[in-house]
Formats: sequence, structure tokens, C-alpha cells
Amino acid sequence: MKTGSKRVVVITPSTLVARGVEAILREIGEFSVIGVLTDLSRTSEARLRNREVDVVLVDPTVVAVEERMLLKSRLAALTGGSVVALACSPCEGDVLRSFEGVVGLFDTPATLVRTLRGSLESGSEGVRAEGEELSAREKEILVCVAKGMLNKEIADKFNISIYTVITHRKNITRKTGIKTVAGLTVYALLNNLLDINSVEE
Amino acid sequence: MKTGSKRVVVITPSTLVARGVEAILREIGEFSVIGVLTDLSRTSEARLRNREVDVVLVDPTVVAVEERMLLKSRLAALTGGSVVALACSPCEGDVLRSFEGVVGLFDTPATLVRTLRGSLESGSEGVRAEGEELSAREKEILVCVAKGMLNKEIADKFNISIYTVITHRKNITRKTGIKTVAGLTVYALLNNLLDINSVEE
DNA sequence: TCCGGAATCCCCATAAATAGGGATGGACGG
DNA sequence: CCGTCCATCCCTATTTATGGGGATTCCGGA
Repeated sequence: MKTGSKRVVVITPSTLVARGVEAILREIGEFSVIGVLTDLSRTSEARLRNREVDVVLVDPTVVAVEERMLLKSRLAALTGGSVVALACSPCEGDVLRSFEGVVGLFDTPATLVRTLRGSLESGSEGVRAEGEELSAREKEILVCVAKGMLNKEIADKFNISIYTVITHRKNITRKTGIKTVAGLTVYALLNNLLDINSVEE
Repeated sequence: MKTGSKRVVVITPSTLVARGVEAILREIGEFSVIGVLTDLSRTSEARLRNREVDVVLVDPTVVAVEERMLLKSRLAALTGGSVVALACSPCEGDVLRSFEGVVGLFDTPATLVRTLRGSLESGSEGVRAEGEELSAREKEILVCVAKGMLNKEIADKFNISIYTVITHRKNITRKTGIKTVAGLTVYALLNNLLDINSVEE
């Protein structure tokens, strides 16, 4: 995975900053920018999935305030890499502390590299790979469960019997090993099956 | 209170800024801050719905980049008031121009008032009710619920009757307006009551 | 062709949660 | 002293969810 230079993805709405990071890292050589995203929409995320990434450098303000506390876990789950905050614009301290490192807009190149390096060492984590993959239908059902819908409501939505919904839920529970609605909600959030604003109720 | 003053809602993740605006407007007297939100989640929006608001003063960075161009229309539709941008942190020019006015972080109080005045169209009145605050005990119970614990487990943890747990849950549901475990989990996460890694199970 | 997974449906029994209704004692401020 | 909030406890129904057990169809791969 890390034969040559470490693979970095930069996520920031500022092209200027992205280019700067890219240039600095290219000069140093220890890290290389393999991707730049200006937002974190569905399509952007699709580009991250299943790619070998060592570090994600992300400006937390690319997502809405209420999503920022989850951003680190979300990106970690998505890429398997460590996640460092890029504080270009003011951001909540709690949010910044949730990352494996923070780089400021006015930090020196040396600090940037040191922070990236540090995030890899402390990193480890893992939390990756499930046993069995959920089927498409199971994912649909899971999303509904995570939204707080009743089995009856889910059955009506898909025009299937409530027995089928229950069966799907049994399989979801078996495959993920998660027995509670709370756990499934977090699972759906971290695997980006669900927009956090669509929950409640 | 002041029958004549225009009703303003401030939306910014910065408590500092929110308080500043509140203080300045209170001094001047022409406008009064009737609500402060730090994000724009479902629950936050619910607090805006059906309220008489003359002006919404919003930091566009409370929503994700790709949502900002729609923010003005969204808030206008929701409140019926005019919508002014509060540019605390760097924001796209196109976005700022889409609002009925822009107030900068370093603008004078006079400019603030002038901008708000300029954006105004209509106004009347109405009242509302702030969401009730959860008690310390209720927050403890909520955290357990959001972790996926059973009522019985919660009761044992705190050495109280399961009836008490149920009563607390009724009150939590009533105060927050959230009826599902999924919703409560997200609520707890967003309110920093819960570490995301402590859920699962 | 046979096998397995996915999706659908069904039943039963039990566990857990929700929705009403109450009740008591303590703390705290007006 | 009174009212309110909080925390505690209790009861009865009813609704939902869970955990077992099955079953059929369809489809695609070994």
C-alpha cells in the first residue's frame, strides 16, 4: 500500500488552497496528491470509494455544521485512511479536535508534512471491512430503519408484506452484527447510506 | 416586548457573533433578536416554521457549499421574511449576491442596521415556544437510549426502577418532539452528548 | 443441472416499548 | 406558603419488535 509516497486526497472548496497543498507536497516528495475534491456531494464521494488513500486532508466546512462531528468517521470508513482537518475558515473547536490532526491556513510546509506524518503513525484504527455485504434491498430497508420508520411504514413504502420487512431486518442484523436501531442508524450514517437531515421524526 | 421592533432570527455557528448581533440590535432598539440557531438541521428548521420573522440573518456556511445558492429561497419560503447574509467566514461571491443584503464581520453597527432596514418588506407578529431544555438526568437517559440500551439496562445502570426510565423517556420525547430511537440517536450525536464510537452494539 | 442467494411470504410466542392514567417527596424562588 | 420542576415510582392496555420455525420463486454460477 505504501511502497512509494503516501497517497493524499485534498477536499476543500478553495482551488487556491488545493493547488498550494499539491505544490508543497510535490516539492517534499513524501506525499503525493492523488485527488482533489471541492465538495462532498454523492458523486464526489463515489470517487473516493474503494481507492487506496493514506490520508484525507479535508476542510470541515465543505459539509454543513451539523455533519462535521461525523465527518472524520465518515471519511475514515470510506477510504480507510487517516483524516486530517484543513482549517481554512473558522471551524468549531470540537470538530477540529475530532480529527487525527489539524493543519491551519498559515502553517508552514514543514508543519503540514509533520502533521500528515503524525496522523499516519497515531492512525492505526481500522474499523474496516464487514463480513457479509448487504444486498441492495437490505440497504434500502436499512435506510428506512435508520430514519425511524416503522416496519408497517416500510412495508407500505415498498409495497411488500410486513413479514418481508421483518425478514430483511433479521438478515441485516445477522450480517452487520448490529442489533439496535441506534447502532444501525450510526452504521447507515457512517456508510453514507443516509443523509443526517433526513432522520428525526 | 417592543411591539414596534422588527423580529430577527440569527443563524450562525458562532455564539460570539450571535451574541454580538443581539447586543447591538438591542441597543439600537429598531430590531430585536427573537431566535438564535447554530445550524440548519431538521429540528432547527422546525423552530422557524410558522413563526413571524421579519428578517433572517444567516451565515451561509452553516450549510454545505452545494446548498448555499438555494439557502436564501429556502429560508424565505420557510419564514416569509427577508434574508440577509452574515459573512463571518469566506464565502462564494455568487452566494452572497443571492441574498437581499450582506453584512460583514467587520461592518459597523450602523451598517448592520442599515442593511437590515434595506432588506425589509413585511412584518407582523406571532409568538412561539422555545424547545424545552432537557434536565441533566434526562440527558443521561437520552445518551443510554442513543447507545441502544434497553430500558431495563438503563434502570440497572442508574439503580432506578424501569418505570422511572420510561417516565424520563416520555419527557424526553415530549420536550424534543422526537419519537424514534433513530432520531434521538442523531439528536444526541449532534448535541455532542454522545461519542459516535460508543454506539453500535 | 443442481445449489445458493435474494426476495418474497407466513405463523407463533415472547419481549420490549409506547400511551394513557396516577402518585409522592424534595428543592427552589417568588 | 404556594407553585413548579424534577426525580422517583406504579398500573393497564396496546402496539411494535424480536427470535424461532417454515415456505416458494427466480436467477445466475459452478
